[in-house]
Amino acid sequence: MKISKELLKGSTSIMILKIISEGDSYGYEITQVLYNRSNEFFKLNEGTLYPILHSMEKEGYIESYRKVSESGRERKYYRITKVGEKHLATQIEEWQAFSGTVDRVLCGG
Amino acid sequence: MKISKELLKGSTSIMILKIISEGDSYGYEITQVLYNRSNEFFKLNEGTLYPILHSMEKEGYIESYRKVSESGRERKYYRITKVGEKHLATQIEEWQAFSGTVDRVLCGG
DNA sequence: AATATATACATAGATAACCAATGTATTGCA
DNA sequence: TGCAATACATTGGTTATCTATGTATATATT
Repeated sequence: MKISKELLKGSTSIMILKIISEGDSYGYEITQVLYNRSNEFFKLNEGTLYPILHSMEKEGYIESYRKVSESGRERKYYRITKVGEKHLATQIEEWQAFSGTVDRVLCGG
Repeated sequence: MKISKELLKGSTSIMILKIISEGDSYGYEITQVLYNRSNEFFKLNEGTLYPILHSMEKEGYIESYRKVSESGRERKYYRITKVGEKHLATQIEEWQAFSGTVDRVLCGG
């Protein structure tokens, strides 16, 4: 099934932050994790991913550092900050309240 | 709790169509129903509502007719079409798949 | 009678999320 | 050698929603 791109709006950055919160990660890996865990629903574009990462770093939700992996490639890793953890908790609550409310409207009362 | 406006994107037109599907309605009333049924979460702006109604009429999901109510005011009522009913069913399925997937990502696996 | 509030529809311009397309560079495989 | 996957990044475009504004009528208040 094809998911309307519009529905994605707003939820993408929450999911990215959640994935980073589970363990330091880097851009490309985040898209893979999201793709797999969503059963191939969410295929992040680079044009979506990188601006969000940069923005979250600017907001202080994540921090980056460069590291050379075993494979010899240098990657830009991100780790979540204390502020980011609080933000994530708030955002998840917000998501749950939102989706629950939409459900109520769509189920007729 | 304040809901991020971004999360709303894409779900608004589904909810509007659902409300019309339950019985012919008009712009102002739709905002009231949505506001009440969502426990004051969703306060539709006119700048959001009317373009969506016009667009859905153009797509053939709804039809409009003018009627004078008991109060003496003329209103523009909308009724859902057969095409609109099919569209609504599809959209609701899509919403459920989408929100279920976000839940899975946010719950860690 | 005058004023404010709710009802009712509509449009214009701004913001921002996301995507498509493009660019650069490395690694691994056929 | 060439292609696919890995890895990061930016530009320009689309579109959903919001804010602000405009018009007009009905009802309640003063």
